[in-house]
Amino acid sequence: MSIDQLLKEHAQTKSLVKGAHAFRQGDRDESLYVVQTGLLKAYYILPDGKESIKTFLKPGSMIGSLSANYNGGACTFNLVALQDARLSQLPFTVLLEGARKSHEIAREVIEFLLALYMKKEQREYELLSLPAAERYQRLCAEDPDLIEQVTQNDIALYLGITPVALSRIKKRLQLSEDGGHH
Amino acid sequence: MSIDQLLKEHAQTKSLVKGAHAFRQGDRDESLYVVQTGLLKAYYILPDGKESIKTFLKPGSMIGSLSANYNGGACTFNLVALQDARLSQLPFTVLLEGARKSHEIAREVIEFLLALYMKKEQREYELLSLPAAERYQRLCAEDPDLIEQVTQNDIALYLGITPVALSRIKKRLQLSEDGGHH
DNA sequence: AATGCGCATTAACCCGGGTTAAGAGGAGCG
DNA sequence: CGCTCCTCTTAACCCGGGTTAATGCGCATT
Repeated sequence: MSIDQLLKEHAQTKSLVKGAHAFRQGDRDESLYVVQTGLLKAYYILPDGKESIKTFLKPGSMIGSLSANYNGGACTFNLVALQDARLSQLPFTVLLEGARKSHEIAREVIEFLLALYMKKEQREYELLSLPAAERYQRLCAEDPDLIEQVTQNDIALYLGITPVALSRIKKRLQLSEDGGHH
Repeated sequence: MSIDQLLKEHAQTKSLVKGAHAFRQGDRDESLYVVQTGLLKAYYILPDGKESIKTFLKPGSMIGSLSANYNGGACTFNLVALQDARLSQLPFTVLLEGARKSHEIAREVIEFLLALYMKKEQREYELLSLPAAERYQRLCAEDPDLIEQVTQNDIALYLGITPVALSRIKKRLQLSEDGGHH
């Protein structure tokens, strides 16, 4: 028994048109989503009304508000489609029950959480130690498609800066490229 | 079978005097540590030689370099005692084997990873959205003892700023306190 | 008492990013 | 065609934090 099988047997399909939300901050959506097609972003609305982007999601990504489950709270972020998207939706209860019954699923869940944690740790490291310009360059290097598909506004919010600042950074980078080679 | 029992049966005790390291960046230490007594910090040395503090550890905390295990890599950070400390050391292999055999342990591991992930997510949120002054105030509110026991230098490195900046922030805060009440 | 060391404070200067606002280029639509 | 909306760019100004360096202070050592 694996997570894939669980999905095949118990997941519902959820289709979203561009701009539609899967769930919003404050909702009590207790499901795991797996992206089949499309592109989405998970984002916070901060107390001061500003937006901060947690992550982008491409086909194959899984997401769900863990805190909505772990301690019975509400979703802490929003999930919206940047392009038409199709998701598989699986109640967390089904997943956790699966983990109780199957070692394989438990192992997969542990694996998944480990990977998730390490990605977050990597991001924390970058936020603490790298200037915005370098964070941008790394993002470009590691996921060039994303830069194409997402507005500069959203890239900036993901990097933790404003679109204006990102525009300046891009200019500086291309200047030092042009002037740099001798 | 629980993690506590595993520890009782298989863990070794490791004692550290103030300033001694449990492991260092680059080591291949594949153990889980549980703090019994003392105070420790986990920190990175950045490429430019600067230090960045990942977390402080008080009795009851667990830690270990997940990436040293998850993908057979080396430790990505250092663990050092800020005060004399006593740790329980358990090989990860024992823990993972335990999780394979016991649902209870698997559940505890999942629980632990979930909690770990949510703490990181919280920190990411704060790094992205809060100014340094507010991050400091939150830290003071949520863990006042820590502020007492740790040098201002380390507090600053944990907050992602320099000790100089933290000193300025403290001054500003106490000014706005004194001037603030009317 | 004198020396040295680590830690905290303060000041002066610089720079990156935030803020606001203006303008430029496309894309869609009447 | 002109209009609007959206995205990106650029400029001007401000401010927080980094950097460096000087100073002060407690504490340990001798």
